[in-house]
Amino acid sequence: MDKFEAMQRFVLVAQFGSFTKAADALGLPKSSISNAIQGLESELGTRLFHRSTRSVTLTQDGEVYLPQCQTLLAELDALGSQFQRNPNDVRGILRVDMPSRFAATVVIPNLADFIEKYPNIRLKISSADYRVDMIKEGIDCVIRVGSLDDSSLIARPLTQYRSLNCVSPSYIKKFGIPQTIAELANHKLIEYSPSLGNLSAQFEYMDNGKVRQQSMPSSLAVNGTDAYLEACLSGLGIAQIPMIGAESFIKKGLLIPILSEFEAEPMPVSLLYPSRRQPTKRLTVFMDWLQSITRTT
Amino acid sequence: MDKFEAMQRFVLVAQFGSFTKAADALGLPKSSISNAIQGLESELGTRLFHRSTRSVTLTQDGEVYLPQCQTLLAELDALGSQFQRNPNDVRGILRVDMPSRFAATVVIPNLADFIEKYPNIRLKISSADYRVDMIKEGIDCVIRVGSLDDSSLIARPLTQYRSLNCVSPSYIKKFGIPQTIAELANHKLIEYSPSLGNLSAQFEYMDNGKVRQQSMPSSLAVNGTDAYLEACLSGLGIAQIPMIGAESFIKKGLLIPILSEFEAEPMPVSLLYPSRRQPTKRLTVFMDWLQSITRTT
DNA sequence: TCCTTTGTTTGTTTAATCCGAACAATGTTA
DNA sequence: TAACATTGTTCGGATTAAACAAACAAAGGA
Repeated sequence: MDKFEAMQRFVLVAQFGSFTKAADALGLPKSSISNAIQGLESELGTRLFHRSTRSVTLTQDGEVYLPQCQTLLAELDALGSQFQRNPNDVRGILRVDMPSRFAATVVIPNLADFIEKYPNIRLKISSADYRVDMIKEGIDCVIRVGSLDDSSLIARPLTQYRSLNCVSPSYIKKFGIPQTIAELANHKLIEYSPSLGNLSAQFEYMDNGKVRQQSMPSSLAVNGTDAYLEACLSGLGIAQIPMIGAESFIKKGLLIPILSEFEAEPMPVSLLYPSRRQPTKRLTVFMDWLQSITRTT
Repeated sequence: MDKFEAMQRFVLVAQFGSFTKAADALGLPKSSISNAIQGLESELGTRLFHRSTRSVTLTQDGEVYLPQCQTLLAELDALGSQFQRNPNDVRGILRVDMPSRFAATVVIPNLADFIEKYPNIRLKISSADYRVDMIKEGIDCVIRVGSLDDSSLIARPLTQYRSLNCVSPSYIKKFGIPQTIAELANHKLIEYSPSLGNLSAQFEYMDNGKVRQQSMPSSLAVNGTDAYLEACLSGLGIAQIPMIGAESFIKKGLLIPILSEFEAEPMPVSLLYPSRRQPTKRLTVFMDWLQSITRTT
């Protein structure tokens, strides 16, 4: 039994939770899958799946074995691809997760270059946007905006997002335009916090390179970028919106930048990938390309 | 072609520097080896060996690929052996390097237990004693006496060697027995230094838990344990010899311990193994067993 | 220059995998 | 409760790939 293929099949079965679906995905008869798993199990001397005809779940050992298999397979993949020096040789599926707006404004417009240079890479861009389990989902790298906390990943800084303080025309009609930080006490902030636990609303701004925060009134807190933007458009308060998301609205006059001398600290945009000994060749060329296009814009 | 097997063959050919020898070692025809290597090469898209009928050497790429293969295979091995819960299931070859004296006095006398409990482990003890390249030689773990410096390895403290200050009867006849540190100025030290670079001879001793060194005359420096012992037996000076090596001679009256209140700092005995994500099951049980026997003695 | 050794090639044998279909087991539904 | 549909396993025939042995070619040593 080919161990490598057996492991691959095991991972697939675990992901699908079904022998039949894994067999279909590989275009093999169910028996091949069944034999492969049995081969693995007898070799390991333990059972990997609880199989009851209606559901296939991992045993305790299987649960341990799955991620190990995945990292080993990924490493093998990386080893096999490292000598592909001709761009045409670089092939395989590359799964990347990034904020949808980043994809639409930065990546997609420049993508023609990349797929021309590496025609045999099949790129799959998803925008689950939130913490996805990279190993479990088989994601090769993710792009994240804001500060980082997941330490099991290697981070590369890509670029920064300037944030603008924005309000809608309807807001100005009601409350006017604040000109100083002091005046913010008479205004409303739309609060953005990924985790809704924070207590007081803070207006963040840079003062000679230092980050400062000013407490101010707020009647709304949201935890999604879309809701944040929409709330600002509806005149519910001041929002500190990344330029990349705001500029089209500013052009149309739907948002008005204010307090331009008190911009918030730029948000870092980072590229994260699992800390393996070696990343795949296709991953390294993609990350290098990403850095090249973010450097120039 | 089974990738793992191909890699294994590649490693073997690289180690032997010969297709024929690798084939013999595996009991396979040369053609199988040849095909496996060719398969690997075509898959990687690069050449792994410079083959001229008289000699087989790694190409630059092969040089890169070899250690990667070795670690990957070791990891695969570890994955495959992790569920072997019954001692009888733990099998495979285990290569250990340790000082010959340690093997003879500590390990071998207790080994019966171990091979009875794990009858399917084939233990290979070598005493190359000096820095061997563990990965290259395929050594699973090594035992070393003294301070450590190789940082790529994980170290486990095992035990400590008490050192005794010894001289031979013939030495006593000539020089007498020193009773204080001060008197050492009128005596001779046999200098032991693994690297013969040190300048002045130092008598090392513990003073209320602190390590102190006393310069003293010396007319001989050696860098091997056997030579060190032999020099002391011949009455050439004072030697600070690990108890384990000295006690048989002391019993026979060939060595006399002196200055027993000024023993040198005990030398740590450590167990070193490569830092892989997971050690093999057989390695973990062996290391655990080693710790258990050194704790009790 | 001849000879021995070594890696590659070739054709044949052998073993393993693949495949489709029949089978058994289990959760669902009528 | 019983018939049904779906899923994992088993089995025999077809196919493919690896193992093997021998012949071949190339390169260093005598």
